[in-house]
Amino acid sequence: MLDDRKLAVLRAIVEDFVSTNEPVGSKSLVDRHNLDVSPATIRNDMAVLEEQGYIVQPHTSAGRVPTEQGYRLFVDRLSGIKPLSAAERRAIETFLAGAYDLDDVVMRTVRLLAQLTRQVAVVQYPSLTRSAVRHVELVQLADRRLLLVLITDTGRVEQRAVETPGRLAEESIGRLRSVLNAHLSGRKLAEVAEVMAELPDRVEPGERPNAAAVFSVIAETLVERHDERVLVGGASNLTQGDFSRGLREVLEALEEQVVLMRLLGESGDLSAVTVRIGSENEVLGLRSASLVTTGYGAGDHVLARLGVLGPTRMDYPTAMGAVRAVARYVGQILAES
Amino acid sequence: MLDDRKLAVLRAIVEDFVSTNEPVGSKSLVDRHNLDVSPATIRNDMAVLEEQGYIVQPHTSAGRVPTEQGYRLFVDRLSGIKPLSAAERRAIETFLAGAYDLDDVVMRTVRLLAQLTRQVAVVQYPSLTRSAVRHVELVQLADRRLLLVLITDTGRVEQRAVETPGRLAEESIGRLRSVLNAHLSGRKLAEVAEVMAELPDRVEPGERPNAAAVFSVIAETLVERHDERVLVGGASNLTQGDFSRGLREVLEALEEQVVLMRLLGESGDLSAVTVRIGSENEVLGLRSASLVTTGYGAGDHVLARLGVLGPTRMDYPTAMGAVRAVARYVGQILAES
DNA sequence: CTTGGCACTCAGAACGGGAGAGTGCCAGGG
DNA sequence: CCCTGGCACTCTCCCGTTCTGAGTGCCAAG
Repeated sequence: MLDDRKLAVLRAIVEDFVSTNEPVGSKSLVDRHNLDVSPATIRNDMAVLEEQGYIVQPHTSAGRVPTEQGYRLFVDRLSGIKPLSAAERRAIETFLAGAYDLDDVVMRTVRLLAQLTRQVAVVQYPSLTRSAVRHVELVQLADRRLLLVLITDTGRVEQRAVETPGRLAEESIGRLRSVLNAHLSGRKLAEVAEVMAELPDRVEPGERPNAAAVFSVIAETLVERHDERVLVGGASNLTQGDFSRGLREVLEALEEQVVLMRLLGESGDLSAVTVRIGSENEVLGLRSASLVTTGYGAGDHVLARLGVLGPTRMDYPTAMGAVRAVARYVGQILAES
Repeated sequence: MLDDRKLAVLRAIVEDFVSTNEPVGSKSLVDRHNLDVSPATIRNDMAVLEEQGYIVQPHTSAGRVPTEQGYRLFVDRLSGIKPLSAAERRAIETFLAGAYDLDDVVMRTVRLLAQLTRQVAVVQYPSLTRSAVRHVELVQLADRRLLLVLITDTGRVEQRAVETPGRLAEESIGRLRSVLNAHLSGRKLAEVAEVMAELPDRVEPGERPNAAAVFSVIAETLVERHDERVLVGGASNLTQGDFSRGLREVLEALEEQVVLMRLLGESGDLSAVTVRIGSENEVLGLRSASLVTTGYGAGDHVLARLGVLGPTRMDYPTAMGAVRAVARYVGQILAES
């Protein structure tokens, strides 16, 4: 259907359009790439490519522009992932190495990705449910108010206030703390729910109402509430590019955690770099955007996703390279700490 | 110098320009406001106002537009703070009441302000230095790695990793924890530095190297590092308004914590609502923006600042009303918890 | 299948009037 | 002394026209 030269033409069109942002014509194509044929031949090829839906012309007598389908083919078959330069790798490494806690790692990662790709970067916080409880702490805030602090082995700290039905003595808080740590420490968060079912039996009957309040908050926080947050950075990069019109919509989408979570959740395979182009994103308002993502994690198991978001007219090979490289280094950092 | 009518004219010009975003002429002025004089009279007044620098015309034979100096006079002498409607007050109250921890309060506050004013909202996290230590927790992460968690009476939780020179036994961590809590609990963060000076004496000589590592991290985190963070929201509101050109600069500024801190730090009086107009902001890139801020805190003592950022052409009375109201309610919420 | 030639199309820039909003100034009236 | 109506003047903005150039599709020949 599409011989090699037609594919080469499509690749050239995508590359040129990405770099110039102008519809590309047959003449300039043969000039810039050394295709050893005449413009007329290219025109014939372009007619075929257009018929098949890979390119369109904005108006008669303008050059061609890739369609989403065109980009899709380009990403799937015509381009690889462009590795970063040695200098870039070193920059990533040193920049990430300076981080001193989990929050900082995530913040630095977002910055890094945004700068590297000159696009908007999105980084999901490492998932809670796959990590394990390291320690549970209870602190009295007021007579009937506790602060529950839960520390995981990925260094994440979750805090929630708990209202208890009755007053709490210092010793009973201590006992509760011991029970919680004895039974929860080291457990995967996914297992916490089952373990907790047995806990009420380990508490003295008189303290059960108060303990129950604490237990239910733990259950809520960790099991039901999957509110892993997403950090966004480099929004100013949106002003360069084709978003000039839909800008408001995009900015709104980026401020909604729920939308971001859904967006990141859509990408299927976690270990590979995946690309979603334009309307492949179900999220309204991001129909003219593309998303390049991959999973990252400490060692083998993937904890969360990160990626960049840009116009469909985007330098995919470079973006994919940056996303993959950053994900790897973040994984290393997390594994070490 | 400026009689009452001239001031009324200036006020009318500002109000009209804010609502229509078009230079306002003498005719439309007398139509919309019931000034009982003719357009010609207004023209004379406008000539004087222009001479004094309160208004300008974009080009000959266009209406007048307020200058920064004009806005300044308007804010200082011509307009009050517009109170919110009862419905808005109720909305604020119920929305903030649903928050369940400090992070959530701040997040909700940002959203609220952005929605209420249709501008960009900025909220500084409650300052550490004015609150007191509630509890210090140490958790072992690895042989020579500790997680230090510090909980304040404003419900804030700070965490930092600590590398210790030597291995730590479980009991010595316990002892260190006791010492820390015994001496730091209840102390204002501002006092912590002095208190800590005596601490090494309370630790057994053999444990001093490890303890010293912990102490220095505490000192760093709390005393030197005033990195109270600033949360930003409603960036999508920037697309409506006059920022169309400088948009990139503004977005960049909003992503820089340092810049935001400086910006918020500039406003003088903490208890009043203050307005900084255009180039009164020292921050580059925000020269065409105005900032309306006030302090907020639990009870009497002010903890931090919040406010909104918008174009100089901004509805100041409404913005000031919203900022003041939100600051009060947030203060209440913080005082209760 | 490729190529050069050629007529055709169309967006965007360049030009050139109006039209309209708004001004400044001036002379007359309270 | 201040206000007012009248009037000439100045611009920006809008609309239609023209022109240019890039790019195309088609065709006949190699």
